Amino acid sequence: MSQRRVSMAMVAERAGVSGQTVSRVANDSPKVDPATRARVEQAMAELGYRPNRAARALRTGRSQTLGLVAQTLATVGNSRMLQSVAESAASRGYALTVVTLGAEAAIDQAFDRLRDQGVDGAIVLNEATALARDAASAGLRLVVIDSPPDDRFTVIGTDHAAGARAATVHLLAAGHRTVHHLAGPVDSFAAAERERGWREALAAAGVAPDEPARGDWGSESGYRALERMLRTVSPTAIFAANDQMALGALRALADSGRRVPEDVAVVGFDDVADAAQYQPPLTTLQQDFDALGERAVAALIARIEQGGDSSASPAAGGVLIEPRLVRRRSA
Amino acid sequence: MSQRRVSMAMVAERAGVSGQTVSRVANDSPKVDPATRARVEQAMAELGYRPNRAARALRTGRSQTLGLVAQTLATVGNSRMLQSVAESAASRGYALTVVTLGAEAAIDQAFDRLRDQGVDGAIVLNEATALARDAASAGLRLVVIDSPPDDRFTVIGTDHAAGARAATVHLLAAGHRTVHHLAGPVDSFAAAERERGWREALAAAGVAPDEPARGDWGSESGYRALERMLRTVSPTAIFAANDQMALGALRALADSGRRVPEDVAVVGFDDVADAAQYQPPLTTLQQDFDALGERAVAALIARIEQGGDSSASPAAGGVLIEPRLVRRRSA
DNA sequence: GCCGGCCGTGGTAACGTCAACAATCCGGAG
DNA sequence: CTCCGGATTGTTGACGTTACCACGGCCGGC
Repeated sequence: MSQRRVSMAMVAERAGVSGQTVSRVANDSPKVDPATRARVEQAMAELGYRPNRAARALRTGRSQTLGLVAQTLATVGNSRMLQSVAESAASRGYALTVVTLGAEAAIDQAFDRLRDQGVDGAIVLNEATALARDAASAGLRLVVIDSPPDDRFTVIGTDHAAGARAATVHLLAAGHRTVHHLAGPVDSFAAAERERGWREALAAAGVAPDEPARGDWGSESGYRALERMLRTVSPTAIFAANDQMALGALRALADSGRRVPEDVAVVGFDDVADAAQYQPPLTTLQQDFDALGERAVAALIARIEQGGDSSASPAAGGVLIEPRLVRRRSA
Repeated sequence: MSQRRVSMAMVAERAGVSGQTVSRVANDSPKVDPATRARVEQAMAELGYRPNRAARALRTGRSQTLGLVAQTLATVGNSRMLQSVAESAASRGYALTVVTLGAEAAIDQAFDRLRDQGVDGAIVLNEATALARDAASAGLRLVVIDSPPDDRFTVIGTDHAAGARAATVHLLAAGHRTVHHLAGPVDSFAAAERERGWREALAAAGVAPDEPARGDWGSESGYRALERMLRTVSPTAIFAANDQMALGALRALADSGRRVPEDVAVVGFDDVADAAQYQPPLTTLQQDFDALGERAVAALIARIEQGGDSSASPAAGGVLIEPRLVRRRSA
């Protein structure tokens, strides 16, 4: 097996052409004679040539690498987004490097790191919106998932409000007088949108909403929030801001002796893989993570390859994808 | 704001030294006068200098980048590993690029891609063990998580068998005559180890195991596997190979009118975030993903920085981390 | 007081690639 | 027959960094 890495020069020598011609073949430039191209390609294959990305990046200033920034990757939604982003990027010939915001102090470092690594652009997952602003003005090409619109970057996301309206309408249509909301954390854009959709649907039906109980997305917070809610009211329909909180809610309802859906109907949001195995199986809103990732990558690459400065066509390609109501037993 | 990227030459000029000295400061070589160093550092700060990774990689042959290979990242275990690996790598100054094996055909391409991107080494998550062999012999420095020992790469993992024994012993100690197993897929090393531990514990207690029911890790497969099991036997104690299958099992038991833990005790494996909100809260084995990721990164970097050929100290640093039994209501 | 050696520093080249330009070859037009 | 233009191919740097070697100055030892 060959000891050293194969460079263009070696391929060139073997094929009896200049390095430049090898370069042209590697980047399939049209200006190469078919016969020559064939010879070069054979030499590449024989030697097992692989272009050196570092050299290419140095020369062109493009690393063919995308960054993904997230507070954490260990949540259901983020990891599914990541999966989809990774595949989309790979299929377009881009590498993907991930940066998490672990410690709070590291937040401003995150984008620095990204730039050091020479990514051509980055995708930011929801919760980091605030700093995306700084980064964008610092000249990094960005696509942000689930963010309020901002002309410094492209925004892609789920239409959370529409989903929340669908959930609420579904419950009202089933005959419930009102719908109680188990909301997500206040600093989350997605949570705010879902809450807004719920309020809008209630308003449209002419009913005044109770103040929502609030959790932090985690299932345990859902349990506790519902416990609190049950101390003051006796809901017949609950719209939880995500499936995990809904799971906690289901347990709290069971603990209080209520049956779902006979006594209380529950709708979640996300359609996590396990939602169909909850007790009872959870009616929920399915987000199309694959489409989101695909769109985000496409938008980012378009922005990169269109070249130009990042302020050229700022919010181009922003899209909201509507979630789909999946009916199961819980409502 | 400065238009172009700041290079060493600019810093050198501003500090009145040669580029070489700037390089020494950037890599904090000891051979530089404190006063000079201070001047250079100030110049760096004023100009906002950031070393160019591509150039460095080209020159040194090291990219300060690690790869992570996984079949998918959208599972609970893998995403938690990823999170931990990402943070460990970042804290040691390495970037992390992820490669998923999406399509089957892409399997052999995955490692090629990794090498193209010039990673210094890679961490492989369990299910991809088979190809790790090829990659390792192809000269890539590897750490594999949850794999049978192999002298071509370092192996780090959870001691699945020990966890399974603990679960089984726990159930036997509670007075159950035998323990039924809800096993994972046959091609998974972790699943095989968990099954082995279960068999060993039963053997030690002198009871002959029933053939395990088998699922694919998913909660729905757990539901169906348990349904099948209930057609032939009436278990009093079940050890499920992971929490998600346990979730499906809980629902199947509820559907069949059995109470947990009164009629049937259930133990899972993983301690996913939601396990405490299952009905009833699930007794399970907690894997220390953070420790795994940390160790894996440490082992890989050690191997990289020790330099030398990859066959030098092959299986160095392999570690098994024992999971911890978390007792909740289900058993 | 001379010499060997260490310390801090600078100069030069090279890593592998690609952009710009120069060179060559061909056929066909004038 | 010469000249022109298009199509292919080659030559020459440069991207930003670091490895290697060389240089001047200072120290202590003889």
